[in-house]
Amino acid sequence: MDVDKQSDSKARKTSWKKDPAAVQENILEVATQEFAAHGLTGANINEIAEKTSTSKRMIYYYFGDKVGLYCKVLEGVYSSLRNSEDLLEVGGLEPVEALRTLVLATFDAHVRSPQFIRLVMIENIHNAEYLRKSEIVPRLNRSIIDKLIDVCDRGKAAGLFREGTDPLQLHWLTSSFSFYNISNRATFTASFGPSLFDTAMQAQLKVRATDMVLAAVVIGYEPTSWN
Amino acid sequence: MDVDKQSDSKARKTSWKKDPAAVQENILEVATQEFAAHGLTGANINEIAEKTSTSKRMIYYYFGDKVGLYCKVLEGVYSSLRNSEDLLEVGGLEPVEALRTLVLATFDAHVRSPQFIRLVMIENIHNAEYLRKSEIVPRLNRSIIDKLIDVCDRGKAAGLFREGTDPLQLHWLTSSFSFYNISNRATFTASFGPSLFDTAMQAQLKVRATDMVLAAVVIGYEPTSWN
DNA sequence: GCATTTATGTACCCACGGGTTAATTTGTCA
DNA sequence: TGACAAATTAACCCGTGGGTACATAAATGC
Repeated sequence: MDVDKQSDSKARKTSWKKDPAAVQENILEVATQEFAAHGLTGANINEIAEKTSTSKRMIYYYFGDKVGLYCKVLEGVYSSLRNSEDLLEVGGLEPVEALRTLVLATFDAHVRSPQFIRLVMIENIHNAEYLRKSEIVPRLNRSIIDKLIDVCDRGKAAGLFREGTDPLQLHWLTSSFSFYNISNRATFTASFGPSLFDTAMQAQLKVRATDMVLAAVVIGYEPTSWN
Repeated sequence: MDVDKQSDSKARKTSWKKDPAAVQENILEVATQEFAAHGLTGANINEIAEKTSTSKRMIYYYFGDKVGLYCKVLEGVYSSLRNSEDLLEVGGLEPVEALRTLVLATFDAHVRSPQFIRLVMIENIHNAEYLRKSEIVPRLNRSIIDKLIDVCDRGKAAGLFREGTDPLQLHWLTSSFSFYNISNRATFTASFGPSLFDTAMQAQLKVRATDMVLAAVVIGYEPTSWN
């Protein structure tokens, strides 16, 4: 009468492979999507679990709790953005073109990283309380700043850049329109229509914003894209 | 044996005034604080209720549900920002000074409206799905754009501004650094330190960013604040 | 001054979702 | 080869918090 215990109605999955790294990677990928889409409180652990190829229990096994998972997600997106910035090399360009390249690249990098943008927005809603706890993030953003410092030094040494030019201020400026362009697209469109966000207009905005930065920094620069 | 029903242990508050307008206003104020602080999902109706001078029941009585309350909060902050923008008058200034005044005022307005900023961030996280449903918001943001249109027209007519100058693009630019300056302060500080956000540096950033806009728009303008 | 509507307070419901318990399988190394 | 650790599964717990039911007091109007 009694059936084989291996195959009765209550049988659990009876065969599986150990692959901790892949499981963690899979969880992180799904979690990145979900946290970026819904925020820390908005994201749902059960839903995350369902979208992984593993179970909820494993999330807690590897990441402790929701916040632990969220922090790892945060570090993950910051790291991958760093990696993409590291690929950019402007040391061989003369200062004006080097700066132009950096600004254009920053604009493009933001366009390509909507998830990063959303997670940074979310983190700002939380007053960066989780980012501040991270040990790895503070040293991640060095690369872009170091490049700006180098370019500014060279520009000033060549008598091309104004003496007041400050690399961190330049980064603040460049980031602001690059970030805002993505982060506030929804509300901007709701208020003023979608005209600024079609392909042609985006190309023009990028060139004009870059030209504007150069006009501020470079002595005697003519921002021709505004004509 | 039976005690006076008015004063027994289960007596409810037995005397109160009807004041629907004040009650709604009070709820909206508290809700604005809470939604701005914690987001749509993060805010807690019970907590909102406790911080009002009324009860949770009244929130549902007047606003239906959590989303209904959130939408009214959203419309509220947009309206009050419009009102502050309407007060600004630059028609009497010559084009260059008028534009400078508008940009400086936009920067300052954002500094003074952190709650508005936070709610806009939150709304962008939700892809502006609630802002889009609003009937009143779309026509709210006209005032600042109308002023920019007028200034640009006058500047071009006087031969002072470049012909490509576009009011909406200018608003995008001006908003971007004004908004980012507040919205991303937490993560920017976590990444690069607090140096850009002390009083003196903020004053310099404001003047320099404004100067940069003018250098892009005004023919032959010298951005002296960058020296 | 009675009937009706509007406004308010109190107590409660219950689903959702973060987190846990316990058992079971897979791999490892003496 | 068998004990032990690491990885995984399924089932459950229970507080939190959005939302409701019900009673009742204040205004309104005839």
